Amino acid sequence: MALEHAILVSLDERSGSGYELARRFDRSIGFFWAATHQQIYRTLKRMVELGWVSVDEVAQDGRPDKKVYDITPAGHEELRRWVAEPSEPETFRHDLSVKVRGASLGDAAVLADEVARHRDLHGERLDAYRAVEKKDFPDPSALSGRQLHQYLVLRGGVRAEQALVEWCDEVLAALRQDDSREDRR
Amino acid sequence: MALEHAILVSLDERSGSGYELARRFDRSIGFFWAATHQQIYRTLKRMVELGWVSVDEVAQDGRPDKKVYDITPAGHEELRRWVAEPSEPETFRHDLSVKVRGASLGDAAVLADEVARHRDLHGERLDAYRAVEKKDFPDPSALSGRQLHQYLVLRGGVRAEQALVEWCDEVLAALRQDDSREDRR
DNA sequence: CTTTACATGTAAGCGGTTACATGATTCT
DNA sequence: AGAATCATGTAACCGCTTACATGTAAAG
Repeated sequence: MALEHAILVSLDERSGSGYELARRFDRSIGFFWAATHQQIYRTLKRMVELGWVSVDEVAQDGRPDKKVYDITPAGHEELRRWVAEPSEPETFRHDLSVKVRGASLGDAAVLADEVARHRDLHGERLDAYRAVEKKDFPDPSALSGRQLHQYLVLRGGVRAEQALVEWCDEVLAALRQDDSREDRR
Repeated sequence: MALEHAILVSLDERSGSGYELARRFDRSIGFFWAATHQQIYRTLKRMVELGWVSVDEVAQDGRPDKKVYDITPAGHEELRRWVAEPSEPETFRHDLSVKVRGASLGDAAVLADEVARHRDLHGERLDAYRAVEKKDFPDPSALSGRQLHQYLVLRGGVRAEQALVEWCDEVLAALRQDDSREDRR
């Protein structure tokens, strides 16, 4: 389980409230680790108990009070330990692949539409990642340390989305060709 | 949740026992949907209750009795319904990316070794997928129907593993260059 | 006046992971 | 003799998803 560690990485970059963390997970961190606000609140609570993070309750006027979390030395130590620890690749779970494999039962045209929709979604993500790449990392060869690591993870996102877009295109082309071949029979 | 539907897809191709299904999930189906035998047994039980599959208890000599499951018309209908239903892309959870992003705290060389290990693992999977591709689908342009769908899913696996191998290589090169640059300081 | 942003939580339920349990046969 | 294959299950735990709950302030 890496949610705790993803939170530690995020807090190591900047301290913040549960709400703020949830927003970071919607953006940058969420590119490679998804989490909802409920999950984050619960996990932060546990992490306080473990001594990995500290809380500071901040009163605000005009806005609800917030709890600002910060990484502790014990949290740093845990993160270092976990990063050094070997881990297995995540197991794949790809809905759309299951559907493609089950396509023979149903309407191929309906599935093609769904694949096209996914291609567009992944295309949008790809464009967004590339925009960040261009804006925040214009000269990759000059990067080092933390910035380099952030860039490399972004590159992973770019590669993953690119692969998905290309796969969707391949599936679409094949499904359409198969469909037209069927018509000729 | 697609485990039930992944099982339906598998049973639609050939009926089988829970044990047999678990083995299929270790192989072909597992390329895009992982599941353990416990999960499969529990899910099959539920699917019988739902009327999506039927059971046939088969006595064997020299081996334990087995329960052979088969897809029912209701199961077919459910699978067709589910394939036609739109679904959102899976949320990413990529351990290694979190570790790369947390790399600045620890030993970069240790992480590099771990990335190298993952590159090799993905390289092995890639080779295995390509071997299946070559052996089972020597002439992709001639494929149609179910065979084509199987091939397309395999292509997704090839693309995904290829992207991961290339990303690991990119990370490795960058980490090593950054490391040597640090030494010069 | 409605939506979005800010801000945090409880509760129920479900799915997935891991450990444990059993027992015969076949292969090394 | 020990490991792997065949074959199915129970139990405990944990994490994740979804629904529900509350309330202010700013922006459209």
